[in-house]
Amino acid sequence: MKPSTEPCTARGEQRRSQILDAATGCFAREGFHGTSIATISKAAAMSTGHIYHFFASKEAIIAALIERKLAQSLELVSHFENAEDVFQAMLERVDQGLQERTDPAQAALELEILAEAARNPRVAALVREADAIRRERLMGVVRSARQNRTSRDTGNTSDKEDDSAAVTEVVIALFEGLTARAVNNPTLERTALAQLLRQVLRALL
Amino acid sequence: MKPSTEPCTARGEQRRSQILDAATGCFAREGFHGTSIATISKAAAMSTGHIYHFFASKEAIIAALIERKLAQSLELVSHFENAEDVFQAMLERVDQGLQERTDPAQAALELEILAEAARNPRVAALVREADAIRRERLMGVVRSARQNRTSRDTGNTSDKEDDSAAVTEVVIALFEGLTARAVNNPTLERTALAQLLRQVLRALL
DNA sequence: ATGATGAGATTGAACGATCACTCTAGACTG
DNA sequence: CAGTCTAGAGTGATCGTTCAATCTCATCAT
Repeated sequence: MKPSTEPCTARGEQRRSQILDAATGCFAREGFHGTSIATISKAAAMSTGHIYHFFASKEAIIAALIERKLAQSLELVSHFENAEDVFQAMLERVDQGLQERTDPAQAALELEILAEAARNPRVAALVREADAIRRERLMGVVRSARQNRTSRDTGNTSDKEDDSAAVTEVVIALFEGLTARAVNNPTLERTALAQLLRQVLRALL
Repeated sequence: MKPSTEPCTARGEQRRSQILDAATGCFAREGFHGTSIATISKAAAMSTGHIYHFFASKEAIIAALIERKLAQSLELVSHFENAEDVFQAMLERVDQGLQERTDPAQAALELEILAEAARNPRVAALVREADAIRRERLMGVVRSARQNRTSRDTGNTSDKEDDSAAVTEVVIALFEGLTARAVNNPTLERTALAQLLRQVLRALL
């Protein structure tokens, strides 16, 4: 049932967050299909039946969790959009991005979401809609970074065809690939990698 | 018909392949945990019980399938190792690599394996061992490509510290990231992307 | 040639466990 | 006391796995 009254919403929203927080850990540890409602309810310190007062189904929990995570991922883009020197801001975020993407729990959840999106049309629609927005805005960031860079060097900002879309794709692919690397290579040398990532950004932008 | 000298091994190996082939499609479509033995048995055109004569458990099927896929992925490295002009060979494989990595079924299975590796220690051990080998050999390829490139331009092959390990990581991350991009962005512009990927390789090597 | 034989190939019903989900009844609050 | 929150046993379905029964067919004695 949908809680529609006002006081219900406040407490309800807190309970929803409580469930999503618990589910995040469970899903990262055991996957969407490996995690039972009983496991989530135990982690959230409530009964199985109670969970169904806030989410219609297990898939609704997964969808809400994914939506929350996707919304958070847009904050990074906002940070770049609001930065004074966009290019410099991107260079400075490399370390943090590398750290986050190679965190085992975050990497596991990210891969779980992608794997689910690859086979579940509803999840696919979610992540693709969010990606389209993020991609569009990130392309704007890339374009502005490049304009700043080229105008600083040559004073010429407009030339030939614009491959900013492809550059954006490559940058995203590079960082999303780090998630895969974290799983495949736990001995990853982060310092040297971060340095090289910045070098690639300088070459691309 | 097959000679009866070793009917057990020959026929058994064929049946194993038959099961693995069927399972590959099922797993890509519904995931490891979303696929039942009944589904696999139907796809492989045999009974559920019969499958257990060739694999001890469902996890054994998953492990065998992953091992087979990992072994196949080493063929690409061999191709580079045997190439006359390593750098040129890498450039020429960009298109095929992009095509393979953005194939929906292959991408789904790849992500499924990574997600499973992120939470299942046995699968993690499999993929990490394979990755260590592939990484080591690919680093040799990268090093030889770079030596050829620098010696061709300047005649100087040895200088400063070697970041070939980091370059190898970045190259792998870039292509593994394409798998994620294929899921996130079905409208991916492959032509422009391939061109830019080659440009990145030229900058890195 | 042929029927008997038996070992491996193959089946699918059966089983216990576990799952997502429901429902009824008790606890709490204002 | 009225209405909401909460609990946890119950339900039917499905899962991985097992196993006893059946089928297939190369081999060999006749």
